[in-house]
Amino acid sequence: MYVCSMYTSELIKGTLKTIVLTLLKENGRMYGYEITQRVKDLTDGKIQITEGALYPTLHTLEKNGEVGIEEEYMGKRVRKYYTLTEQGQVTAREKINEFADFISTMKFLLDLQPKPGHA
Amino acid sequence: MYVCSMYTSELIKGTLKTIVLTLLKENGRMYGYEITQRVKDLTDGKIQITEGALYPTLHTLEKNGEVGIEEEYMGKRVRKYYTLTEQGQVTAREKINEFADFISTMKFLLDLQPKPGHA
DNA sequence: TTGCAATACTTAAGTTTCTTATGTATGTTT
DNA sequence: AAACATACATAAGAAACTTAAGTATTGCAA
Repeated sequence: MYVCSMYTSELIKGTLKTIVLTLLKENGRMYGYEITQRVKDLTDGKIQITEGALYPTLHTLEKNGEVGIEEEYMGKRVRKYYTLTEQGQVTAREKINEFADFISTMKFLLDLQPKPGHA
Repeated sequence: MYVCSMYTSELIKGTLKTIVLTLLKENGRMYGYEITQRVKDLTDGKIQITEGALYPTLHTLEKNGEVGIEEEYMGKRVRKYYTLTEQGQVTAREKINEFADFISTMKFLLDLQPKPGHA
């Protein structure tokens, strides 16, 4: 079994939006810092989303109408909670399906598994 | 079942070296154009490696000592056949294992599958 | 026989997406 | 009170790809 503390960053590229949209779909609403910690916990530290990558991505998702924001103050400190819009839910499904199909294709290509079905 | 003609390019980023090294591992030796066609055929056109991406990657792999070159002339037209060096074979194995581990982690994170084993 | 498509390689410019680094500010723990 | 964690923002740079243009040979069809 292959063991590593963290993936080369190349692999994670292109999956950030998919991860964020999926977590929001599963958890209803989350704030940015929470997302970084959740991903770190769920993956035993193998995937660590940096804030420099996450926050700009969240801003882009908002501009594109995929997520909405609610600000909440915990004492004096602001938290920005993000929730999927209807469009965001559609995009989340699409991204997840696309990724599932992609890894199926890659598994076949890398000879890790029989050819995926065409059904 | 999700159907698409081609993946958004983001997903493919970071997997190109893995694909190239794996194909060379499986096929012994290949030339650049052959790699692009093989990937297109094997994936029913879902993954199309552009020459602008492939050739620089091959040059980098050569600089890093992962692959060796043999030039052959088919008539007047040159073909550059690439083969894995010993180091390239090690890297190929590592890349494949890393990718397999990555998709296992991602499947869990995207709730597509139970948590991967730690064995 | 000419013109188009396929084969086969190269490389430069531009874009996207991430990393690295820095900045601001509050809350908690030792 | 120092250090660490929480919580956001953003700018500069790097990496990996796309797009595009170029060179040249070969094969096929009209």
